[in-house]
Amino acid sequence: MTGTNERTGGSPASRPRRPRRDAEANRERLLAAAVSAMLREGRNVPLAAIAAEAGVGVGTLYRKYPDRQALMHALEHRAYDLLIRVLEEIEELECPGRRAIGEYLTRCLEVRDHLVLPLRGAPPLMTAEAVRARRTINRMLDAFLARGRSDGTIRAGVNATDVIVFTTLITQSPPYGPDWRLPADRQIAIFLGALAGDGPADLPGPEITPDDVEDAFAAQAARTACGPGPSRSG
Amino acid sequence: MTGTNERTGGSPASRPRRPRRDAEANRERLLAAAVSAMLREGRNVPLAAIAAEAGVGVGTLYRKYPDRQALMHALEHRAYDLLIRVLEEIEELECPGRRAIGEYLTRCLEVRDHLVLPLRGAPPLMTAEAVRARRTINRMLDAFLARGRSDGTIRAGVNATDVIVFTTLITQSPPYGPDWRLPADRQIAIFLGALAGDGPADLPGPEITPDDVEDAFAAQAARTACGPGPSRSG
DNA sequence: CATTTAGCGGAACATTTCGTCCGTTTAACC
DNA sequence: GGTTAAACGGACGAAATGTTCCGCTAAATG
Repeated sequence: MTGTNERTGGSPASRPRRPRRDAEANRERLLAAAVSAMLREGRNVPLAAIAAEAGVGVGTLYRKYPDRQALMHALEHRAYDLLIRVLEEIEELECPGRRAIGEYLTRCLEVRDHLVLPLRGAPPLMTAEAVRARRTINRMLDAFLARGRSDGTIRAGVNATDVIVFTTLITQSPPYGPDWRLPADRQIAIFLGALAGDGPADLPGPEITPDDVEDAFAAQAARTACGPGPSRSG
Repeated sequence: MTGTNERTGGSPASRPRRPRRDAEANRERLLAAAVSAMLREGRNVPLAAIAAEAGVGVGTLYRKYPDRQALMHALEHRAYDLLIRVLEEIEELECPGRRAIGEYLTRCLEVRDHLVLPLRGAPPLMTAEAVRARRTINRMLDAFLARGRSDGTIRAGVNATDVIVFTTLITQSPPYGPDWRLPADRQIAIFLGALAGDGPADLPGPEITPDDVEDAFAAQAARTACGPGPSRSG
């Protein structure tokens, strides 16, 4: 997140007043309300409903997020921040590679509500900041995988992109409700089993690099950008 | 049969006319148009756009499918039919268990466009017919798994529900565009590796039965049914 | 406490989508 | 071919949603 600059520079002409304290709080409230309302009613819940749930007027919502897409983008940035924070916490655990990956998958599942909506509800964000965040995530996962190969807990051939794809699978998959947790946990166990196992080690195709992924994202963004219509959730 | 011509049943009062040939064709056209339009523009593409793409008037659409939900339900039924047909084809192959599962996953991915939208875009259909279809799918997959355990290509502990969940993961996951195919194929390979491998065989929790799944579905349906608002895509 | 103004709320307006209704078309039947 | 009614198309009013605008509130400042 761009940590709103403290007391912007300091233009001498009209001394800038410090931003109101409730303004920033409202921004948080709106994001939280957006998540909760969208999870409950679906992605296309009216923006007015989100504003109401946040306890603010529509005007306030529109001032902070000019349209629905801006709101989603804010959520996406937030999601990246969250993922990176999770990865940093796991790094401090200094645990074996496979265990680290397992932790990551489990924790992603736990914060699933904050990932479902923003990530891949629409073409991903292509700002420099977003791209950088995705690369960071990829790099940190790669470090875990490398460690796992060293300590013998992870076989060769699986890379960070594979893990990320799997993460999106279990977090983005339809909400079976609270009962969804167990099925997902079993999928994670199966995946981890494959990481350790000595089953057929040759995965199809060349390994998929972060660059490949970004290319695909860009293509997707370009495609829907040109598209004629509303083009929201895919 | 007992003499007299076919001609549906035969209510003596008002002889029923045979349905017009273009009527049924239009129904197909509408479903195809719905899939293509929704894949292109998103789930909430206006119904008018679907009608236009099908080359019919809105009136025709609304007569056949009174509202959006009816249309989605028709697609869901179609999806089940498709899956069962795929399973029957694989059955005729009489191949080893693991190969059968692999075929299933691959073919599901190939017909993904016909599965993404109807399955789990909203709470699943709870009609007797839909429930029966889901059980059939589960049973047929279970047969493959049993065969796999017999012929030694699939380890114990993974059941049909696990496979179905994984199928929804790879088919429901966000559309990376045409490039999505390779990542998904790698996930399939990883999954199949886990099926064969002798990694940690103990998956968390008790196995999930079809009944468990139906219970969860029913709960989800009940939850969203009571919900106040629009409640479309989750 | 008075002043200032960023920020707020929500009515009002614009736009999109829904779903119906009815005159017209066209396939089935004789 | 002529008759019949099922099926069609698309204009239309209703409803929902998006977006703007401006008078008012209250937080910051001195």
